[in-house]
Amino acid sequence: MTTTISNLSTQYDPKITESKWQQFWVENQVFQGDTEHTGKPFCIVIPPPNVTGSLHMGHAFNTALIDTIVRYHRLIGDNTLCLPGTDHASIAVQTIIEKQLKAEGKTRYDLGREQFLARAWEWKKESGETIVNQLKRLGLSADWSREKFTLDQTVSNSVKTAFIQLYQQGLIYRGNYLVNWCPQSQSAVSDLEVENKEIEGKLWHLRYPLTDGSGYVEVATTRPETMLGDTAVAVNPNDPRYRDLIGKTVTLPILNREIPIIGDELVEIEFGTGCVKVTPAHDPNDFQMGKRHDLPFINIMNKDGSLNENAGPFAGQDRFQARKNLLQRLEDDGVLVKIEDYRHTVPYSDRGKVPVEPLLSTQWFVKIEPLAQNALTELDQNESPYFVPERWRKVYRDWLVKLTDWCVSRQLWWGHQIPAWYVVSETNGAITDHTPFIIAHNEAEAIAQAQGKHGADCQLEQDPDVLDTWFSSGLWPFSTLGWPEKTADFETYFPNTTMVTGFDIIFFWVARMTMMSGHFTEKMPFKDVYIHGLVRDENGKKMSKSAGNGIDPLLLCDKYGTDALRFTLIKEVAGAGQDISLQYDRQKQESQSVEASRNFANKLWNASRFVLMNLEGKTPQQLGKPNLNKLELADKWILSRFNQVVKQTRDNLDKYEIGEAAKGLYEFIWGDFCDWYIELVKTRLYDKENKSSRLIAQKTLAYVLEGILTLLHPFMPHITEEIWHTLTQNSDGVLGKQSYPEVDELIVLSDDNESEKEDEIELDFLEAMYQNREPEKLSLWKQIVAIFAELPEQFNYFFQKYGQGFTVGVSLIGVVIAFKILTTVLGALHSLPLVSPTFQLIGLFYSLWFIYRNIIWSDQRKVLLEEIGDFTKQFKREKTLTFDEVNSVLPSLEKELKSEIAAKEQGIKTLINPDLESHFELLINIIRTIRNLRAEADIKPGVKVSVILQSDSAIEREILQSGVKYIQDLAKVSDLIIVPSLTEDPGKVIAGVAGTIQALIPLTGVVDIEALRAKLEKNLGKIDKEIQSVNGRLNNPNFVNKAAADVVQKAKEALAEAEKQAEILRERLERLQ
RNA sequence: GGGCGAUUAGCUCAGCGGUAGAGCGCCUGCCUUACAAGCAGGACGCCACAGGUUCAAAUCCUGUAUCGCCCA
Repeated sequence: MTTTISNLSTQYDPKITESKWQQFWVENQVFQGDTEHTGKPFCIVIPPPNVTGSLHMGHAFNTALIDTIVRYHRLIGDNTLCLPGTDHASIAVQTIIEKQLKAEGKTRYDLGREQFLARAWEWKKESGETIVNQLKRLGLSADWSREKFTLDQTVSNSVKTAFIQLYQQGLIYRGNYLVNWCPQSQSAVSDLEVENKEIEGKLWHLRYPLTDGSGYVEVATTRPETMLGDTAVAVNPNDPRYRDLIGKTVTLPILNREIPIIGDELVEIEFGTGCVKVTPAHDPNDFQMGKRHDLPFINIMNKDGSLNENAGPFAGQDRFQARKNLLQRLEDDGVLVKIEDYRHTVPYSDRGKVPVEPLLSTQWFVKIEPLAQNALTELDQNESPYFVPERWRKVYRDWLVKLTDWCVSRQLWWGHQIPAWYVVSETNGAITDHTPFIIAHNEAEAIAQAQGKHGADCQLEQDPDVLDTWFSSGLWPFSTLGWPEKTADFETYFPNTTMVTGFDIIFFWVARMTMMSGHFTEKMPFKDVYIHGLVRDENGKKMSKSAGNGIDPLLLCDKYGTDALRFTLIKEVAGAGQDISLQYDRQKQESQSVEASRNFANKLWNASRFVLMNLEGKTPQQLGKPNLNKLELADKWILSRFNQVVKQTRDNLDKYEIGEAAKGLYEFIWGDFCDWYIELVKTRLYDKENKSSRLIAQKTLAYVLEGILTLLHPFMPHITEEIWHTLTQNSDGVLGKQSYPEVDELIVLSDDNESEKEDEIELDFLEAMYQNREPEKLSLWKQIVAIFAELPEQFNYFFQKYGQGFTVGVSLIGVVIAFKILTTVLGALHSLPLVSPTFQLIGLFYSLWFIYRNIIWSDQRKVLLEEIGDFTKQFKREKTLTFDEVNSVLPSLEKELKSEIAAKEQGIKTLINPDLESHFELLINIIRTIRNLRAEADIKPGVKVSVILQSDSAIEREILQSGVKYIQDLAKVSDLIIVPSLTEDPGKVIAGVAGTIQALIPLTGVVDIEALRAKLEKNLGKIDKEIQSVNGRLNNPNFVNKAAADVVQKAKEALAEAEKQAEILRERLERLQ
């Protein structure tokens, strides 16, 4: 899979590259999870897209974020699993299949359940593959061997188990309640599938006569047809206008039913007349009142939305038609007294796009209160899950508090059929509200149970309904890992590390998962929830199917590359949780912002080409790491910058600041690396004489480029993978499984021949440490603990506490005491051979290093305090740290130790050097100033000039001196003179200032001064003329008074602008004197 | 009605006490042997408004306005 330099074209072509690596990753299963991996477990289960869909921009955004996080964690050595899957989407699929049937003139009942499902499965097979392929097309580094579908055998088993357990624990019940009924799909829908739309409606005032003939009450309603189901009239008992009516009765017009007037505080005194009709079977508030006051529940509607026999003369009419007819009748009868315009919200079905009806029916419900309480406790006491950004925590909490019981049955066929079997033989062969039922894993079990209770020849029929799709979604973080079985996957990867999802589904999905997980596993399903916003279109509008303003992510992938699209989406996500907008030209199907990322990819491509061309065919490995003692100023600078970026990128990603990380890399790669370092290093590469300088430049280039590729890989996986293979000529591994750059790793890795021998002793020591640890699985941690177990109690206490979140005070005291003891003990151990009691030595060595590094020096103590702060914070979330987890951290601790030793030998502590960076910044500013002057004087790019730099400061002059070559190369300077003061008259010059440094370019012989002056004067003349002209207009009272205000304003602005330009030109002319 | 968020360059957005930033767009000059999908240079801002805190406010506080989202 490697390419040679000659194969690299001057323009990066993402098409071939991306499909090549996507195929390679999938075919070689490089991103498979491994429960035996020793790293810290890191698991993300992706939010399963619907099998109906094709990928939309929201998926692309979500996937880009997930994959960036996942790839980062894999690169830092975590035991990483990204588990993909799809959702069966009951209603959506059912609707599609029924539409197909309708076209054939059939209904689902003509086909029968079995054939209907067969058809649905067939359809899923095709469509599901589409979306999965599209996820692969985005470069998602998931473990495809673990892919799940919500109707898979294993997931179905989880669903069934969950249902049965909840039922047995009394948390699922079958009951007759109001549900949201969608007459279009003829199924109950959950609150979440209902969208409240504000509409311009009417408020109809109706007059109900008091039965005793003493007058009447006037009620106001937005839904007059429901009056046919009225069983009371209600007033607020605190309302003096109506208080006395409570207890009387009214006669319902048309049906002539006598109904009571009740008092209930739910009635809003301000609404309408303050007197409301009560229809318990058709309104949620009225339902509550009906329960409280023990009113009859009269259902007037059929499941298709037409009125039933209870509607008297309107029976059989559609709900909307019935409303019209009823209103006519009421008007004729003089019942209708007033019609007001009234703005109110009407619930619409998300799927059916028609108003939903609150309908009384028998459904299965999950009792929410105990589940929500569990999740609330976790949130309040353990801050679990932890929300990023934090403000969503409150939204999530509010939602948990007010959740009501959850209707989980759907009158559909596609989905998890409810595992309830009715003993229909007890109720004449039909399922009624009172038919006894058995909850069981399967039919055989149900029959066995039923026969015990109802006799051998009882007949069973399974509940035809399926479960709400969100029921299986609620189990997703653990059903995908094999729960309820205690599988290795479940043991290793549960709880998941992070859930990445949009804020729009915090409520119904995140809350369902935490409730279900808390109940079944006694753990929150994930440590963190990373909430992202929506992708808006070029006009800032929400993308939606109905608005037709979606932008096809795959189209942008084809046009600009997947990496470019991913990078664009991620770069935009600076304030996490905020919506992002995507620029897009619909006519041309072009996006400027994605184009910018494509250009960035191309920049990286060409910078890499440049590096490859100048390494003489050697790989970074063959070249070796740069020798730190031989670095030149520019090398030190880029390495300082590089290490800063490594630190920054890691910090950002650890805190989910993904957009910031992307922007930081963009600036470093394009700015520091391409615009400055590569330019600075060119003359050294072309100079065949100074081999040593050339070699160190090559090594530095190679090292930084490889580092850049790795740093950027989580964001732009394809192009970095491609270049990395060419650079390293590696044909086995993949970049995604290398290790992420670490700050100052170069101090250890550097090719430093001089100090190699001196390092030998320590290296032997470390070798022994590694060898002893690995094969015998002796954990260094245990060894340390073993040693400290023999030490005085304070110290022991410190380490015992370690795993539970210790306090800074305790740790400091503990370590200081240990330091005293250890320094004494060390004297005695001095002459012991290194190998035999290795484990004791390691422990001592480690603690000594820890003390040396963190406690002795006051500045280090400060850092330590901060680190401990972070550490405890982390522990707080993780609660306990097992030995295995500690073990997983050890390799990096050891690496750090190794680097400390090496650094000590070389006297180099860190490559990050802010002083050097600020000095370098000065050189960059001087180069910019000179370039600026050149442009001003119109000096052709190829022409070299003399430059005089003047500074009062000796330090500055020294810095300038150190960078003479850089200034000459990048500002095209022939002679550079650095002086403390200007003693001689330099003649005609053009001058500029950078900070406290003056830069002068003598113009004699370089440019035709007269020509330059003529040019400037000509420009000045033009400007002066314009000033005169505008001034003339502005001084004309007719113009000022009669012209439109904005025209006058524009003229004034133009004048100010022209005057400023004139001033600048005069200054320049003066400098030429 | 309640809650949350936004308001900074023409556009999309960073910055969140100490001299206003980036990308795109715009203007000028360059095919300089990595890259014209590029290089160099340039112009453009009462940081929504009004008060307050502070030596110092785009940044903190209090209001107001406009837009967006969620929940009633």
